[in-house]
Amino acid sequence: MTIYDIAQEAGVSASTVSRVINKKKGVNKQNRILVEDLLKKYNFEPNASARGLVQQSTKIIGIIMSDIRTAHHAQGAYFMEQELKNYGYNCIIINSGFSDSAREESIRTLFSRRVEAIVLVGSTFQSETMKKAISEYLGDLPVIIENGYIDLPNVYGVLADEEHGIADCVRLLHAKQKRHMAFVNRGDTPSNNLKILGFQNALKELSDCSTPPIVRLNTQEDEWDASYSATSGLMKDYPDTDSIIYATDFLALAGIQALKDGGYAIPGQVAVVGVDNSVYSRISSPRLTSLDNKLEQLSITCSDMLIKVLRGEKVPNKMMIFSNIAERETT
Amino acid sequence: MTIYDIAQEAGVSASTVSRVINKKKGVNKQNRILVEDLLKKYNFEPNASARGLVQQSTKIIGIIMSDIRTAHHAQGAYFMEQELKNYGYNCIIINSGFSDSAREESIRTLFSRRVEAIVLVGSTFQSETMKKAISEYLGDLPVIIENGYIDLPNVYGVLADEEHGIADCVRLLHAKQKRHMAFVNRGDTPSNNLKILGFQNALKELSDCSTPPIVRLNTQEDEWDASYSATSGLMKDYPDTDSIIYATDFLALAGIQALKDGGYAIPGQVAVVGVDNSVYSRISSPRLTSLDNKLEQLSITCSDMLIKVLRGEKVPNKMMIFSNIAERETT
DNA sequence: TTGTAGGCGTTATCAG
DNA sequence: CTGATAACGCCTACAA
Repeated sequence: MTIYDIAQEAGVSASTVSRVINKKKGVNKQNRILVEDLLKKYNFEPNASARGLVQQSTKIIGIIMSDIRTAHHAQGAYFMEQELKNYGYNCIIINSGFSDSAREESIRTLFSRRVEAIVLVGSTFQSETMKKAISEYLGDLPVIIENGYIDLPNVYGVLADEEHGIADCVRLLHAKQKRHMAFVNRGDTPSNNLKILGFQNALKELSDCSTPPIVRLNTQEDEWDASYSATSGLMKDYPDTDSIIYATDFLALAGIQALKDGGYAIPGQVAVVGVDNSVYSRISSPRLTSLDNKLEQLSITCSDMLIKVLRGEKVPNKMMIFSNIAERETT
Repeated sequence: MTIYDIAQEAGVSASTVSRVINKKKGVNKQNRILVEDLLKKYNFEPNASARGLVQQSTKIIGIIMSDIRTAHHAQGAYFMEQELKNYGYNCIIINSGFSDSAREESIRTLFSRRVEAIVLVGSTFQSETMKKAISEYLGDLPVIIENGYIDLPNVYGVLADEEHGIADCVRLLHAKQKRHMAFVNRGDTPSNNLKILGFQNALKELSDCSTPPIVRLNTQEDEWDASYSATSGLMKDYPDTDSIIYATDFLALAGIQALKDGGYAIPGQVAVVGVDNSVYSRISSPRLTSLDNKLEQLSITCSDMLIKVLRGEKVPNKMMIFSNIAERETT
């Protein structure tokens, strides 16, 4: 079924049908109603490919992330899609994993689809390879990075200030008289490295703290098990430890379990801080103090920026959302 | 950049370029190499809209779910996308929420995109409204429902056998000498109703059990809080209760917390069973016995079916994946 | 092996 | 207000 079929049955030309579909004026009432009735009768929907071809605009946005099963990636995709829908855009979502080649492939695929912008979700897209891929394959197509940034004119980044956020956590622990902190994280990502940096820098300012162990978990091992056993190991190797910051709430939950099983009082003997202010922080017992890195805010800001960019409005290439601490029972 | 631009620079016609792009034979080696070099030089990617138009095939699959932030929906989307990618398909994902109108709208949007199939994720799509929308708007476009089924020739459903799964849970509890069971769930979905049915039917066979309370939580209230307080209330109103089945692991986690806070021994005084065999069941303490409804298997089966349908192979309209119990420490 | 011509479904321009 | 007509970029007979 095409607009020609409708036109024929209505006894008008295809142009008239097109005008009715697009709600343009310059169609007499009789014809308009006649055509509208037929459109309804056949539940006609114009072919988006044809439209995209002639209008040079597909109204599609591409979203690439390593794995949508990760809660905050799903959240990013959700807000993106919800917002863009209001402007007539649909989203093609691709799970790229972490390999450079798969990511390049994804970018090419989306370019082939003639998407009007690409969103990269996660700090791991902040790499030289991606920079090269973007400038080579995408030209000046707008690219938005959630929690990352690449220095190119068509790339827009919204970052969580996790570095200073973690530094705040360190200061909080210090105020609670903790002097032997530790940091546990998993995966060599820009986001993690920033957290470690914030951790180390904040401690530099504090002269009365011990040199802290920084544990990086093996990404091969199960996340929960790794954090659990690393925490037990940590308490054995550094018995003075009186506080642990985990790079995510999930890791912290495993850590709390290990601490409870080891008979440590939380926060009396060992205080615990997580990151993400996720559902995990609420369901833990005791309830987990967590750095709220405003991931939801980040997603919303990204889609706002995207809309503006698509409209041709001027927006800054780089923005930062400040984190703050949601203090609960583990500190 | 179009195939004409490439053709011109290569001194050949557009058809030759098209042939090279599509790896068709009947192009002399010289020209093929010449064109391939230019394609690489410009990182040329053919316009998918134009291709879709002429070939009447967009290579796009539409996926509708209420909310991708729900872990098992994200999982469904993930496996779908991963598998379909291998066959050159991309996925447009739409979060429809639960309203009928939004779901109809999503279906129309995807039809307008001329997707080659639509996947509906979740039992809530199994409704009369959806049936009507599908036959009205989609004609004979293939529709796959994950954990649901609608009786139409072009609709394929893959179901989790949660009814018998829950019945098995009841029998497990009975074997553990539990005689006063309760069931807690949230939301009036086909999946939940099936679980309740399985619960009730299994108890009918068991003459020595008390008539069990079935608690349906208010969906307005926070999920965790609702389950927590409902569990406390349950133990107050039915002090005999010696076992509780929760419709999801998450609900069970909140329940376990309430039971622990209430001083009940698990599973000694009260046994607990969840559903989904999700990450929550592993991180709970004590570790949660959970009905594994094989959601991952379900997703994979759906995408397998989809691929076959797209290929024109014959597949059954309705399939069922059997659930089994992953027994841990709470029973 | 190659190129020309026509058409996929829609929109936009331009006469009438 | 209306209807030809020409794109949009690609593919595929068909002809050379």
